[in-house]
Amino acid sequence: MYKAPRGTSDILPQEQAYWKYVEEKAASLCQLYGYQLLTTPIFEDSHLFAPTVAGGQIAVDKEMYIFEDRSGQKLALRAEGTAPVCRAYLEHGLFNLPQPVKLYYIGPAFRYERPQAGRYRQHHQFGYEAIGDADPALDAEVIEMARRFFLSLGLSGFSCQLNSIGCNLCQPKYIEALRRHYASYTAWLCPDCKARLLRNPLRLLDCKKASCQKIAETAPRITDYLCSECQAHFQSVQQYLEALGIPFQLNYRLVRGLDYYTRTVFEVGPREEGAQSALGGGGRYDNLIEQLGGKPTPAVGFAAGIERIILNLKRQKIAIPALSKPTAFIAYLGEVAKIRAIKLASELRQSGIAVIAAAGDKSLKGQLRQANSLGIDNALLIGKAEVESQTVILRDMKSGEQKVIPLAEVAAAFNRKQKSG
RNA sequence: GUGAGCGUAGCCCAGUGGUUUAAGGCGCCAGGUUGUGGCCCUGGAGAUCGUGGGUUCAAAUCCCACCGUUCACCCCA
Repeated sequence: MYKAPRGTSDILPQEQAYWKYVEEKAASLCQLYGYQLLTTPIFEDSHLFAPTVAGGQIAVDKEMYIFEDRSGQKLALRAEGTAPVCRAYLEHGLFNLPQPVKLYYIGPAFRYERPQAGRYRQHHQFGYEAIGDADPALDAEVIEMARRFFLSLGLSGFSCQLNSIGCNLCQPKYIEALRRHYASYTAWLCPDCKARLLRNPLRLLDCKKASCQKIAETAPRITDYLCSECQAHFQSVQQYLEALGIPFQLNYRLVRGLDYYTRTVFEVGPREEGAQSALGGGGRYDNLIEQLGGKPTPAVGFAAGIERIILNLKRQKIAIPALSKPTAFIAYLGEVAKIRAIKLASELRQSGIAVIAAAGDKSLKGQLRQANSLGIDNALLIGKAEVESQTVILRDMKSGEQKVIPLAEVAAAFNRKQKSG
C-alpha cells in the first residue's frame, strides 16, 4: 500500500475547519494592515535559498529538496517564504512602487529533516514582509501584527522575545568579541558548539547544554556592541512597541539561524518552552535583497507555521467555527423516485441550495442514518406516492416533524427557512 | 545526521513466562415496521499481527535488518 511520504500528511475533511479558520484569520489580518497576497511557485532556482538557509551551501544540499529538471537546471522545493517574495519583488520591479511594499504569502514549504511533532518535511507557512524602508515603526508594526494574529486566533499565554543583532558594521565586531570569549573555553564546549564557534558563532548563545549555558552567561552582549545607528533603531522599535502597548521581553541571547537577519529579531512562542514550540518569528533583513542581486533594500518580516498554530489551538481547546453543511439530504425509494430525486437535487443546486442526494440502493433507514451522521438538518423523502402526487416529504431532522409539500415549492421553503432561521 | 521508545482491523486497543477460532470498544453494513435517522437489542463484514529474513517441532510473542511513527539532540515554522 502506498503511504504519504515521510514527514508529509494528508489534511482530512475533519481537519479542514482548522485550516480554513487560520487561513481566514491570516487573510483578514493582512487586509487590516494593507498587506497584499503574493503567490510564488512551489519550486525555485536552488541558489535562491543559499543565503536564507542557515549554514549556507552545506545545509542547502543536506536539508533541501533539490532536483534537476530535464534541461539540467538545479531547482529546489520552496524552503521558506522570504527569499521567493524578495525574488518576485526584484523580478517585477516592485521597487518602483511607493516604498515600503507590503506583501504576504501562505503556502507549503519543504525541508528534508527528521520529522517529529511540529516539524515536518512539508509544512505550511504564513508570512508577511514590508520591503523598502528601514523605519523602526515597521518593525513594531510587524510585531504588533504577529501579536494581533495570535490573539485573533484565540491563543493566549504566548510571549514575544526581542533582540537586535546589529548590522554588517557592528555585528562582525561583536562576533569577534564572542569568538575571543569562547576561545578560552573551547575545552568545555560541547561538540556542536565547537562547530558553531567556527561556522555560526551567534548560535553559541542558545545552546541548551548546561555547561555551554554557563559560558554563554558571561559572554559579551550584542547590545553592548551595536553601532550608534543600530542602537538608535533598536531604541525606537522598543519605544514604538511600548507606545502600542505590546508586551515583549528583551532576550540578548535570541539569535535567528538565518544569515541574512540584521538588527531586529523576534520570536513568538508559548510561555512553556519546549522543543518545536516556536509559533513564529521574524526580523529585519536589510542585506538579503542586495545579496539576491538588487540594490541595498531594507526589509522586515514575519513567518508562522500553520501546523504549529493548529497544534496550539487544539492544546488550548479553542472552539473554532464548524464548516457549513449541506441544507438537505434527498432520500428515495425505487427507481422512479430516484429519477425524481436526482432531478430535484439538480434543481435545488441551481437555485443555490446545497444538497446531497442519496446513492446506491440503501434502505430508507440506511439513507436517513447517513443524513444523520452527516449532520444535515433537513431530509427530503421521495417514494412512489410522492412521485404520483408531485410532492415530497420534508423532514426536520432535529424535531422529527414532517410535512408534505408540493415539488415546485421545495426551493422556496428552504429560502424561507434560511431567512427566518 | 545522532540517541531512545513504539508499530495488532478505518480508529482506540487486549493479548508478549512460545502452541488462542487473535479478544473488546468506536465506526461501517444488515435486521428488530410493509416507506423513516439519533437511544437500545441482535447479527455480519473487516487483521497476510509494519515489511523481509533468522532461531524453533511451534513465533503477534525471541533475534537481526529495513520501513514508518513518536520523543530528545540538531535545526527551525
